[in-house]
Amino acid sequence: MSFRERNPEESKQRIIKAAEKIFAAKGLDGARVDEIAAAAQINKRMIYHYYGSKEGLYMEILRKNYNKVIKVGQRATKLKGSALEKVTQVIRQYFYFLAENEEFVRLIQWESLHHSRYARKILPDIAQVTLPKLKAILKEGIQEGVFRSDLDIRHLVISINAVTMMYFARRDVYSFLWQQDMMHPKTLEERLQHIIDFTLHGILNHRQGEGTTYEKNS
Amino acid sequence: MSFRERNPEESKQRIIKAAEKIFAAKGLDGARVDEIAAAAQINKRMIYHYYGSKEGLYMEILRKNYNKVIKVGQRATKLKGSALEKVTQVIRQYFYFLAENEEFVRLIQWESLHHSRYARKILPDIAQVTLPKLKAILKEGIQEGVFRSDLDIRHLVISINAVTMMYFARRDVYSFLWQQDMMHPKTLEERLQHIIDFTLHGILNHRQGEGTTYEKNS
DNA sequence: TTAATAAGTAACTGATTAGTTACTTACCAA
DNA sequence: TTGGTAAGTAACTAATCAGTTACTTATTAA
Repeated sequence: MSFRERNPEESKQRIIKAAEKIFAAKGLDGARVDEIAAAAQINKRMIYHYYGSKEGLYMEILRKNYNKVIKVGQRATKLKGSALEKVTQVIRQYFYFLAENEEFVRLIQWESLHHSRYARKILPDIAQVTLPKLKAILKEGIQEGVFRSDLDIRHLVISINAVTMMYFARRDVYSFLWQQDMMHPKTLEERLQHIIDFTLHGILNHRQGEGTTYEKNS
Repeated sequence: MSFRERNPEESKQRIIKAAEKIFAAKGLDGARVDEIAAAAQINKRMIYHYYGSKEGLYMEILRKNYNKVIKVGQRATKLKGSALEKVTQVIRQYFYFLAENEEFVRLIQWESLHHSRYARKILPDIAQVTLPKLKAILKEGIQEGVFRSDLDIRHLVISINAVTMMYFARRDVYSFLWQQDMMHPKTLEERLQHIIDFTLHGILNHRQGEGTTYEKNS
């Protein structure tokens, strides 16, 4: 009707951007295709044209977000230094990744409540590529004698993920209870320092390496 | 039509039980009033009769579940022993409370994704009654010199909640990745031991109390 | 130039669902 | 015993929404 230039790539991008925001905010069930179409300034029909279905679009968004976290994991492989420094760096990078990717944090939670029905198709990529790298760093530290040898690495990975993720997953509640902006740079850095401090005390071998100290700010 | 004895109390209870299960499984938006009515073996009209609206019923369920966790917190006040023993006991009780109350864990997550819209009305009860008690135990340990004095108690409470809660919040994922039943008694006890071990190492003052040990199984 | 194809639109459809209406039936206090 | 009230039922309604239909318009390869 009215003149509008065609630009499939840009149209697709607009759909993705709008869908990511809305799926993260309301979940697969709560999101409305009409709402995504309106936010993307595109006719609803085009969503079906490019992505087949609401679920197809959702999968695209989920995949995109998991790819982002896989990239963070890949950066972790290239870290130099002692196991202790590497753990600190990995936590720092993961922490700020979560801080900057609210959509990722929320999408994972929606998935989790839906028994990770769609995430299951993507999870093996992380389990087979990213997780072993993190575990290798922890094993390295154990072999060096810097970390305790009685650590259960699988549980440790859950716990590190927990203390890092929970802050963002529940930030509305903490904001409400503490009457404070949990995303303020100073508050973020304070939380990160606590996480590093708590985690390192939790894993360091205090018997042998009694003289061992670690940089709080690194 | 068909003969059916009247029993308002039992009817209400049937509604509550069905609603708790379904709201926990699908959230406020995902749950269907017709589905709750069918599960409760009651006419849908009665739900509106007793609880006014879908939201009214949901609030009732939420309140009921928060009351349960507040009770766990009250038990924590009555604990005897050293600060270290108390922390261990509180973690154990909270852990098994979560293990036995899947609905609570899920309801909190749904709320969290909805910015705790309804939970906000209940949260102050926990913030003003339960949390101070936990904080008091931690402060006690710090004053005794058993726990490190540089701990940030607010962050610590988040972290303890995180390592305890995350296991249950993500149990589908871990079950899938580990190919293991995360709710098996042995697996549960293993996780609890890790949490206690990790947390206590995270908070114990290793410099002063070098001779200090703690019971792993208590 | 043109015909095949891809991009785009508006209006519709069928299924679902929270809440309501108009009704009947059981219970119990006076 | 009876009349008011609470418990209970079936069928309806208005709104919502994923996906479709039937169409027009732009782009491009031969």
